Amino acid sequence: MMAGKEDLGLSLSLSVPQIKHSMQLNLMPSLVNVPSTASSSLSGFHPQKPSWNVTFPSPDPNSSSYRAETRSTLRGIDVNRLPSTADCEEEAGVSSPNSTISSISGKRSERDGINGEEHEMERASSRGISDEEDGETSRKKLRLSKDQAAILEESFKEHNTLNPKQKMALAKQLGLRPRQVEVWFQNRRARTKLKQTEVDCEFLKRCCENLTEENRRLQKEVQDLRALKLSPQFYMHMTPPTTLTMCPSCERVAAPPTASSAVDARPHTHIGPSHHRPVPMNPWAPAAPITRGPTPFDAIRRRS
DNA sequence: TCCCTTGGCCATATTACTTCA
DNA sequence: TATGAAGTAATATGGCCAAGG
Repeated sequence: MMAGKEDLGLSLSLSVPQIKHSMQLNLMPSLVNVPSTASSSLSGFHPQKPSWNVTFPSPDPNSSSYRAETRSTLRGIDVNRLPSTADCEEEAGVSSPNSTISSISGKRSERDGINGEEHEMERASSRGISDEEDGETSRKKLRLSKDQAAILEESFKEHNTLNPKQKMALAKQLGLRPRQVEVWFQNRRARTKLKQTEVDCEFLKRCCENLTEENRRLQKEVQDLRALKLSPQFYMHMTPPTTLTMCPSCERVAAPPTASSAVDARPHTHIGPSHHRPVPMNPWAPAAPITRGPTPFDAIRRRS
């Protein structure tokens, strides 16, 4: 196997300011900055400027990845041959057939202009094998060497996207085609995002569990308080509720002049048809959201 | 200035292949 | 030895953006 999850040694993090979670994860701003695209993950990566905080270590000589690579080399199949003549063209800054294919792949009309033969030749050349070696239409997968992977990882740590110059330089350094470097970075970003999504998912699952538990607890508390409220002795200690009125149009609470409550008692007038007659509010009514004056909860707090 | 085309890059999904348990 | 799972290089597709006509 190339590299297991352990081998990757992912150091993913969730980072949300103000949130300390028992998972010891730094939740990313994902919970705040939810991307608009449906396909985007919870992680809130910006489509163009993602925040990468995942680090992949260089391959460990003891890892399966390294072993696999070594085996592949020992078999005499060096998939990482130096670029051919055509590749040199590319390194000189000429867009490679491969790159061209890639670039226009999204442009249907242009794609249609490429004949299959050419395309297949290009594919064969991209594999670094001759036509004789190229059996049928199968595509041989190349394994990057340990050194190549390490260098790519290092480069990825510095910048998770490449500009054309960087791509060229890296390709030259690694003896790969720029297209391969480009693909590697694309896949690397995808892997990182996938891992980040998994971490986010796990975090949110825990958040959900915590909130469910909290909700259960609060509901129990409400039940207890309701039971208290119904007990007659409880009312003996209560002061009568203040009569409040609320403007339905702006939902501001207006207290009577005698009220000593903290609600806004400034003159409250509206001009125009949108202003309606203030509606008296019963602070004891369960549906009244804006009430102030002594509530059973205040009494409980005072006593405790 | 607006519109259209083109080219490049990217994300994402999928395929094809490799390796290991 | 066969096989399924996992990892990953490569491909396909479509969106976004900038440059240029």
